[in-house]
This record gives sequence, C-alpha cells and structure tokens, in this order.
Amino acid sequence: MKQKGNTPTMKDVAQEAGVALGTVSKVFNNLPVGESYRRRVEEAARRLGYQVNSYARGLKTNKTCSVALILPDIANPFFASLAQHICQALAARDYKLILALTASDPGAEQRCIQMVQQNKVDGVIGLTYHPELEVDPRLPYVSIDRKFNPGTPCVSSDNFGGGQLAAQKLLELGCEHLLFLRIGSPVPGESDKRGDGFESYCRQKNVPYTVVRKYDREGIESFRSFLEAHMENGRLDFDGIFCATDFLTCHIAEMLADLGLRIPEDVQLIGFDGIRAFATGQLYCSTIVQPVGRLAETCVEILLQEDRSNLPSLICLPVSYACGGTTKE
Amino acid sequence: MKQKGNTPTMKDVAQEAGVALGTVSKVFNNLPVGESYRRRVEEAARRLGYQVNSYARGLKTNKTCSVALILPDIANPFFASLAQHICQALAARDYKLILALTASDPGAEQRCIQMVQQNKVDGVIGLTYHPELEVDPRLPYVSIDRKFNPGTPCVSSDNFGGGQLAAQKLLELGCEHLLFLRIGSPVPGESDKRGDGFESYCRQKNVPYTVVRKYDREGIESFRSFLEAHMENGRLDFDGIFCATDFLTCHIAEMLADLGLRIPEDVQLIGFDGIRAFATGQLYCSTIVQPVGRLAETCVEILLQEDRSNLPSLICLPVSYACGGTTKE
DNA sequence: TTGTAAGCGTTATCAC
DNA sequence: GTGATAACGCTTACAA
Repeated sequence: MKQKGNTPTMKDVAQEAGVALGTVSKVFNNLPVGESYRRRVEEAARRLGYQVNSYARGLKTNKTCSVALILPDIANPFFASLAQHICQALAARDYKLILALTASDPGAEQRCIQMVQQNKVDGVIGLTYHPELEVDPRLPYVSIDRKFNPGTPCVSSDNFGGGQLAAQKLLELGCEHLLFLRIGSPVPGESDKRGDGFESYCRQKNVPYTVVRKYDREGIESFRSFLEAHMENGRLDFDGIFCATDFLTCHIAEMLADLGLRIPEDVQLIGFDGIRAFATGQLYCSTIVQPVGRLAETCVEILLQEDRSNLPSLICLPVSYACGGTTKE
Repeated sequence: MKQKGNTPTMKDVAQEAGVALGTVSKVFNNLPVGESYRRRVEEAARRLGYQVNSYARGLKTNKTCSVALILPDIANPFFASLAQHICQALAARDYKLILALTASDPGAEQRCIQMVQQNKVDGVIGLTYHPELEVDPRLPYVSIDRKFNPGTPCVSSDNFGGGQLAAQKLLELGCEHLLFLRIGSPVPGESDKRGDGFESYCRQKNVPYTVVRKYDREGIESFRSFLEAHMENGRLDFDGIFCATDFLTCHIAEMLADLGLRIPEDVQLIGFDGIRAFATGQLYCSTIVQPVGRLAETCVEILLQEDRSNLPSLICLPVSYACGGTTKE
C-alpha cells in the first residue's frame, strides 16, 4: 500500500474493460455476471495486475477475514506447534493470522487487545495471564487454558483427567511414594487442574502423596533444595514424580541425576505437554500428551462459528499417556 | 468488526463530546488541539469505548502498519526463533505481524503473496523456495537466504564464511579426512554457500575433502548407505564432518552411533544454525551459529527504511562457532 | 484554533 | 443483467 506508483483500482479495471464499476465488483465477488463481461473484466484485471483492496472491502463489509492470536511467546515448542496448527486451520478457511507475542506481560497483553480491536479482526484466540484483561465483549474471543467468564469460551486439554492419568500410570508402574511438582503463574488457569486431578486420584486410591507448588519468580532452581532435603542415604523419599510440564520434568531430571539418582530405575518421572525434540522427533520425557492439533482446530471452529448465541463455556479435549524414557514403560 | 451492536465511530465521539468530527481526528493523531477539547474528546472516547478503525485509516492514508512474514513453517525452532524476533522488532515499531506458513510449497507461497498484496501490507519478509515467485515490484520485499534480483534485498548469515569456519575448526581439532553433507531444496539459495565456503577453505589449505549433496525428496536416510559404504574395519573413512544444518547433524550422529562410532572421539561433527533444545537451552551439536536476532532486526530495518532508492542487494551477517559436544572442543 | 467537505476503494441498492 | 450512486469511517486540505 506504500507503493510509489498508483495501485490499480476497480475503477481502473472497469475503464480498461469498458464496463461499469459495479460489474467489476460483481466479478470479484462471484455474483452472477454475463460470461463475456466476466472474461473481459478478468483479463483487464490481469493486465493491470489488479488486486482487491481488502481494507476498502473490510470497511464496507465489516469483515476482515483475519484473526489475532495472542501468545506469550513462540520459542516454547508447545506454543509454536499451537500457532502452527492455528495458522493452518485459519488458512484452510481463508483467514489470515495476526500474531502478537506478549512475554506473558499483562501490559503487553492489554496493548495487544487494543491493537487487535483497532485492527477490526473478526476474532481473537488468546493465551493470556492478565487477571483482568479488558476486552470488548462484542469481539469474538476464545481463551486457551483460562476461563474468563461463562460468556467467553475456553478451550483446554483435559488437565484434570491428565493429572489423574499421570497418578494412575505411576502407580501402575510400581511407584509408592508420589510427588507432584508445579511452577507457573500466580494467575489461576485451567492447567492448575493437573495437580487437582493428581491429588484426586491419589486420595481415591488412598495413596499418600506430596505436592509442591511454586511461582515462576521463585525460579526452577528452587526445587533443588527441596529435593536435597528429601534425600536420605542416597535415596529419595519419592519414587514417582508428576511434573506439571515437560519443561519442568527435564530440569527435575537433571537435578535428580546430579543427586546420583537413576531414571527411571530409582525415580520415575511423568511430565505434561508432549513436546518433541525437533531434530529427532522424540519426547523429552514420559508425558501426558496434549492434543495440539485438536486444540487448534477447536479454537478456530468455535471462534468462527456463525451462531454465537449458545457457545460452550469450557471445552476439555482428551489427553493421552506416552512413554518417553523417564518411566519404566 | 463482526460485532452485533454498532461499534462507536468518530462521529459518535464527536457528538458525545460536542465537537466537530475533524477535532476528534486531530486528537487521535496527536495534532494540535485546544487542551480542553482534547480532554473532552478523550473522555467521550473512553465512555463510548471508541477504538480507531485502522481499516478506514489505512484506506485513507495508504499505510497499514502491518508486515507479512512468509515462512515454510514454525515447528523448526530456527524459524520459530526468527519469527519471534521479527515479531518483536515489528512490535517495537508499532507494526503488526501477519504470519503465513507455506510448508515450502510453491503454490502456497504464491497464494500467500496474493493474500498479502490484497491485504495491503506495508512490506513482506519472505523465506521462500518458489523459483519464480510473482510479486508486485512496488511492494517492499526483503528475502531471507535467497537472492531474487538486485532490486529486492536479501538478508542472510555469512554462509560462505561459516563454511570456511567449519572446515577451519575441524582441521584445528585434528581432523584429516573431511566430509561435507547437505540435503535441501533444489532451488538455489544463499545457504548453498555453506558448502562452497567449506570447499574453498579445504582447497586453500590443500586438504582433501569429499562432498555429498542431496535433495529433500531423497530423504535423510539415504545418507546411511553412503556412510556404510565408507566403513572399513569398523572405522569410517572420514574423521570430520560438516553438515549443512543442525538437523542433519543430529541424524548423521545417530547413524554414526548405529555404526558403532564414537562422537567426538572417532568422528567430529559440526552443524549449522545454532538451534538450542528448549528444555535445557543446550545446543544439539557443535555448530556454526546464525545470529537470529540480528537477522530479524536487519530484515525489519531494511524493510521499513523510508528511502528505498538505494538498498543493498545482499547483506551477510557474521556467524560464530560454538561447541555442542560433537567436537573435541 | 475549529468546523466543513471531499474522497480513499469497495459494496449494495436501486432504477434501467 | 448492467450501470449510476450512496454509504463505510477516516484524514486532510481549506474555509471560517
């Protein structure tokens, strides 16, 4: 649009083709038009290199065929994968993706919201942490992993079920002293239910368990002292650990190795997410796998649903267990 | 924009504030306006929840403050990192990012170009493989890793220098029988120079070397038979291998391990890119590191440069060597 | 300084 | 079917 020369407009095409402006518009909107006219218009457009101006169109139609995706970052392979799938799901529907990264900063998140509102996107998919994000209620919004209010649908994995599954697997694999570890944002979100599910299963089975929840600002290294405090005669008080993310699992595994423990012989670990190493395609650890593709597809589908009068307030997608070497199977 | 209720417009704000339309516009463009008026307008806007309509503004000003990024995918951490940095560089300049993924498919690439042209972005950053992509010459374009023509600037790492550096390092580390491996697109690109630099250095130093170049469709596994054919008495004919990407390096390393070779004791490997594992932040292999941040910053800077009359046709950014365990140092 | 009015490129509503 | 014409929401001379 910042082009020196004058970009050809519909008017130019009309003139070139020797037809009226309205006719050109109809051609580009696939409305009924005489075949000979259509051909003439199309040729004229080709000659001039004409492209519809979606800004003018959007102004008129109140539809931009664009969706914004608000994500903390894209270096995290789970987010990257999510973005990739969402981008594809949108492309399949002829929608474009505006990507906004926030680094989980509430200020940046609010600025993103404002940006997308000015940009008149048709909808927003957001994975945010700002506790009281102000978003125009008229703007279709789908939240990932966090419930705002019943009005805005939230899509997430079955975190609770995943937590249960992790506990179940650890027990099946012979663990007797279970531990749950979590570090994350102080803002409540759906993923908190991973621990809840874990606890619920343990209680139901009458199995003792320990839970440690930390906040990001405490730093992942702060788990080290906890683990050290629970070593006795070269053995750890726990033989099965469920970590709330694969990322955490990797770091815990490293700490355990530093303490001279073998994985999975001495301690078994289960993570959450199902991230795979790029080069090899392998899991970093045994884990509860989130269905990224379905998450993405679901977000897009709900967001672009015509009838927005009766939307679900929470959608939980099923997770699955996969062995990635940090458990005995 | 697809909102049920009527979004407030400047006219509404003007009415609410009891001023003229033009005054409201001036307020939102930071043009001189009486302080009392400004305040009244701002308050009215807040009350109504008014947001500038960037589509209407763009239509008028021929500027959309948006840039499109065309990438094969974002699952590759190198591309993800690039996208992340570009997104940040744009955000810092108050530009929005439209992300388009192509899976390296020429058809998809051409469709993306058309999409962004219709969307009147202010510029495009593209990493594409379509040999003869048709892009409006009036549209500011920066190509990554591939030269189109002198008119469209290309930003890339110093691939040639990186190839030289790899050869130099391998020799310094005591290798005597050098091998270069590459698999990629048949479309020529800047990254082809990695092998050129490698060869150049070897010739200059009068060191014998072997080169194997394959195309993606042959599959990475096709290197296995080559390696097997070069085994003799449990030893490989080569003791130093430069692979054109970290990805390839990982796979080659696995094949070598399968052949019973120790890395780096028996064979030393150097890759290219500098990808880091997400969980641990560690390199997958010894490698020539691309300066992703600078690549991104440079692309954005050149793209948004006001004076486009005298643009460089190729910019090479310096790379560096980093040990990641597949070399002796 | 503030208000008025033309026009950006498109779509949509009409008469023809 | 086709062709003039009025919006869409905003910026920007220009007039007051």
